[in-house]
Amino acid sequence: MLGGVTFFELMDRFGVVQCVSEELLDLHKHDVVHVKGTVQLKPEDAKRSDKDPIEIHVLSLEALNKTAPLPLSTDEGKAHEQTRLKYRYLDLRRPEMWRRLTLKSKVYQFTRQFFADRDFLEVETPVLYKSTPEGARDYLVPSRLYKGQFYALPQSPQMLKQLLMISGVDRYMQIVRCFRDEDLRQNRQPEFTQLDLECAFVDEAEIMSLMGQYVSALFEKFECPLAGISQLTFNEAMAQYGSDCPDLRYQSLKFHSIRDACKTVDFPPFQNVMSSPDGDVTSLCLKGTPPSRSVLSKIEQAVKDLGAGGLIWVVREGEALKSNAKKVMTPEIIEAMAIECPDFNLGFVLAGDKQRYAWMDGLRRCVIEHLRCEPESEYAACWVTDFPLFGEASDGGIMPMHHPFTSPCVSTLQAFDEGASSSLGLLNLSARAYDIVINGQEVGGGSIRIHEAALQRRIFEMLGLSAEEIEEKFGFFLEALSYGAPPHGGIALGMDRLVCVMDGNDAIRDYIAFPKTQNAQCLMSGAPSSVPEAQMKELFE
RNA sequence: GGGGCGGUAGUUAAGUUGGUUAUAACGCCGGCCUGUCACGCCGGAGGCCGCGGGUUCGAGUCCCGUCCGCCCCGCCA
Repeated sequence: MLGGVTFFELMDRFGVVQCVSEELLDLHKHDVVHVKGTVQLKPEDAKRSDKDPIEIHVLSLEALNKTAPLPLSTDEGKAHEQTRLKYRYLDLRRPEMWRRLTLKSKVYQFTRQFFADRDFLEVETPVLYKSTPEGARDYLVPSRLYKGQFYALPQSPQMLKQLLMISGVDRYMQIVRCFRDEDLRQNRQPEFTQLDLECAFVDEAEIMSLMGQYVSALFEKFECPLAGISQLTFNEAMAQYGSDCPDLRYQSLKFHSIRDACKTVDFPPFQNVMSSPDGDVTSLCLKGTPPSRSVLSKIEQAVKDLGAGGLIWVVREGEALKSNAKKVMTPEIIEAMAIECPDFNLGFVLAGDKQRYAWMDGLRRCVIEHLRCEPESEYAACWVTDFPLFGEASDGGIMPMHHPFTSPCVSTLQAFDEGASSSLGLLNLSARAYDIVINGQEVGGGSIRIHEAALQRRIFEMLGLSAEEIEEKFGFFLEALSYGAPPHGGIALGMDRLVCVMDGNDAIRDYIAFPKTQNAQCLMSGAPSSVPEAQMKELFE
């Protein structure tokens, strides 16, 4: 207000325009109004810039609804996460949130069109379904008609899409909600959306090629520079980055083994590690200004917190060499370290058994963070292939790395059949599975599936399921496979993650209109909540 | 289940080695202002310092417990 003149801004999803009224108006930010007026140029002497040359001269104004004082600021970065989530509908009033929701909506439109153009059929699958062995904990829904029995919300429509292959829907896709009752992270919500697809008569290369085209076209459409999608095996990823979802924006920041150079050094930790079948001594080197002692200690501490015994660091400036293990760092070792990075200034050495992968991954993240490494590209995508079929479960048994419908690699299965069928041998089987990783985020994963009932039954048996369990859980599925199931395979992409990564963000919460907190609650509605006793009785008595 | 950070007015934050009446900005209420656009000026109201216990003459500040949020490990594709 300014004497007899009132200025206010009229805002909607698409922009802001200034209004001028000759009357004194009692308006507050976020009041809802109906304005009639004429669009006119701002007076020349009142123009601030040429950016907003027009304004609306108000002829009449009707207040459709007043607002109470807002419980949060809609300015960027000026609200606690807790407040934002409690008043999510107001948080979503911010242009930045509109932009994110819009981006996701456009990505979905693009995706549906892309696959429709390639003859994919979008088929809906049930949300109330049967517990399937995807590895995570299920969300259960009690059945009213069958007391004590439950539906499970799908962790993915895995078996259903395979059944569609048997139905002759040879190209299936769906943008589908999935549910997993596990602890949350920045990139994990209990319900999330997948682009789920499956094709008959395909191999790994065809799925990877199709999805490569999709991701490339998508990134191009939304002006995200993606140079291409590289490919590395699970073993390579682990050896070089200590992770099966490496962030290849820092591609040159990779580990290599310096095992051979360490053989001659009399240093028990190295010798111990190398005598173990899974052990190795690896080094990570980089160029740049060597860090201060305090930054080095921070890195040392962070790796120590992960459980690593000793992180060796080497600072090299010209001929001068500083290290916390100078005696161990023989010229041979320094030379071996320099193989990947000839004039490195800073190098790290980690020795360990299998657990070293977590330390390597942690060290690498820590180096990127504390030394403020510049990414070599804005986006970096890769396929990770040749996963093991099985991993070790916490109870000492065997569990599928992907899911139990994943086809084993034929050559490894043959080798297994020819060798001793020990449980150790099972871990040597490799899977016809592939993950797509973008900027260190596992955005999707898939596999060529088993389409023969006998092999599928055998895999269940390898996993330690009894004949009864197999019949009870998968009988219908094994029977279906026996009625002319075509060879098939597919993939699922986490769309919340994909959109989030494309947008250069880490928190998928920001791309979900009404997300849950880390404790899986909805602060706005209070879900989950108790229900009236009568409702409970109907379900359980 | 474990580790780290945070919770102070409607909102966002400051609060010193424990010490009078807990600050500021924005918002809110009242008044003034005819070209503002982070409008300006004057005045005012507004607090279970997350909650519970403890130490102390005295606690927003120290200790113990607990709840909530975020990040991480475990867990999970």
